[in-house]
Amino acid sequence: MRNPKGDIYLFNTLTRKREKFVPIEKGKVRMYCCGPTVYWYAHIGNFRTYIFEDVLRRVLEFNGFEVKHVMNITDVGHLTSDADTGEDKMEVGAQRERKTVWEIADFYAEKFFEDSERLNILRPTIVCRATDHIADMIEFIRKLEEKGYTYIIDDGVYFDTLKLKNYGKLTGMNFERLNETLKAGARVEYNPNKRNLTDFCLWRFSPKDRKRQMEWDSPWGVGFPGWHIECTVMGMKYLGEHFDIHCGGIDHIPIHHTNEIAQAEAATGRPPANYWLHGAFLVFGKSMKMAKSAGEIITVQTIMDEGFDPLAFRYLCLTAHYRSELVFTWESLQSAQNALSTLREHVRSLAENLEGSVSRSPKFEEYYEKFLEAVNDDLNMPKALALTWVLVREEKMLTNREKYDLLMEFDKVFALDLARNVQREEKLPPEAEELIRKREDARKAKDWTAADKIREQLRAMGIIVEDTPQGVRWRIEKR
RNA sequence: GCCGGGGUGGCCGAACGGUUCAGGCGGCUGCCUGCAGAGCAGCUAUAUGUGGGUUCAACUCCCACCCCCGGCUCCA
Repeated sequence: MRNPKGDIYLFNTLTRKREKFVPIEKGKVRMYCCGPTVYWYAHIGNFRTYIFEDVLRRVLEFNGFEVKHVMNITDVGHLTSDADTGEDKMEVGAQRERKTVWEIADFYAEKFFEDSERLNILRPTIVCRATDHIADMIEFIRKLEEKGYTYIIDDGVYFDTLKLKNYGKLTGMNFERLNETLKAGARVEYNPNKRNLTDFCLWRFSPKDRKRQMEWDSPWGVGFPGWHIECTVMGMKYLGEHFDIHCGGIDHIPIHHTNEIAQAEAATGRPPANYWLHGAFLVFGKSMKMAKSAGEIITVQTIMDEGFDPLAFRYLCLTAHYRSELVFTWESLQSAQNALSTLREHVRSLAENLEGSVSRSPKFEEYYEKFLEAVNDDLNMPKALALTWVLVREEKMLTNREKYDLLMEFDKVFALDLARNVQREEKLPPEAEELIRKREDARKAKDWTAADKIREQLRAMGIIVEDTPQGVRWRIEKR
């Protein structure tokens, strides 16, 4: 819209502080977000993080930045444990579905973007696959090897974390502390030949007793890359050695991002990104425990099957700050759905009465500024939503036109399709149209019993009819 | 065990020392309506895990305790 004077503040995990965002290159933001491992459907917990990242991107763009957004697709299977006995998620997925790992990767990557689209998550500028960058990874590992950061043991090439100063700074712990922590909490087997518990695999050799579907030749032997290397390599390839923002889920702090930083620092002498942002988890309320223990995951499709608009989930995510855990229950999703529907009705109503000038009154500017202030304050979406409701319900100093325009501006960040009801393409089934006609006849004849009966009938079909001074109006109600 | 984050009204959640707890949902009343819905006007709820402390002032800072959640090389 215009270049605002407000600064953007973001909480940086690296410094544990809220910091003013200063891009490396004026007017541009280069950001990397860790993407999904495509061996199964992404669940709504995963998507909470992708929604957070999408909001971040939209806020940056709202502020006039040109954002280059890179996301990886992890299509190389990594072991579920660090020992040779560990299974490979991709290969397990392939066996389960009797497909090749490549087919599995394609299938779930496609599903991932389908669901993303349903949630109005913008597609990253660049989507890159691990398997397309094996050569780059090998080259990078060689670089680390030349610099003396690696060693080889029976099952792979490892990164020696002791060689690096400040290993683990993202976690707020020092090297010794991290190693002790790992030792105390180790739930997973690890290779006893590792020099330090924090050391991680850069290149893993294929098991000798069986053939993997995904394996590649390398200077060290046939095998496959470690998990952390792909993000470091692809990030550098598409965004340069030094970029602005790196984000992911909070679970990535202690291991994945810590190791990404280690690799990059070993290669270039500094962390790859200036700002590290992490989204908190979606957790499940008491009523959800059962489903979780039964090993079921809730996907975007699941919530659609339950009759919800996928964007109701996006709304729900916006009601909490991204660094707070959010409790998911079906009740809270319903609450979000109701709020979203009401908001859209307000917008529709405004659109039908767009009187008023398009001029930007001081009040208009005030709301715009307040909105900007909220979203630029470490993405305070709950505050931005609260402002939206105040605008919609209480503000009398603005014309409908101005309100509508403001809401459309806000929706560039919310991405809740607030104008969905304005020009609706939806068509009623012919039988429903017939029923509505019949009901109108009954109402004209003041046969209220018949009219109410038909209304109930339509309701059962998911169609809500409302009588207004302008005549009958209908809408399709999800759930 | 260690690390991290929390405990706010019926529910979800803001609040980062200071006008009445933002806002949403739910519920209630009135207007409107044949009724309902939507909308509008208004209301709701002794809130801040417990016990201390600092301060003119604490949800917000400090101490102790209780409880919960997440992580600890699969993980958003």
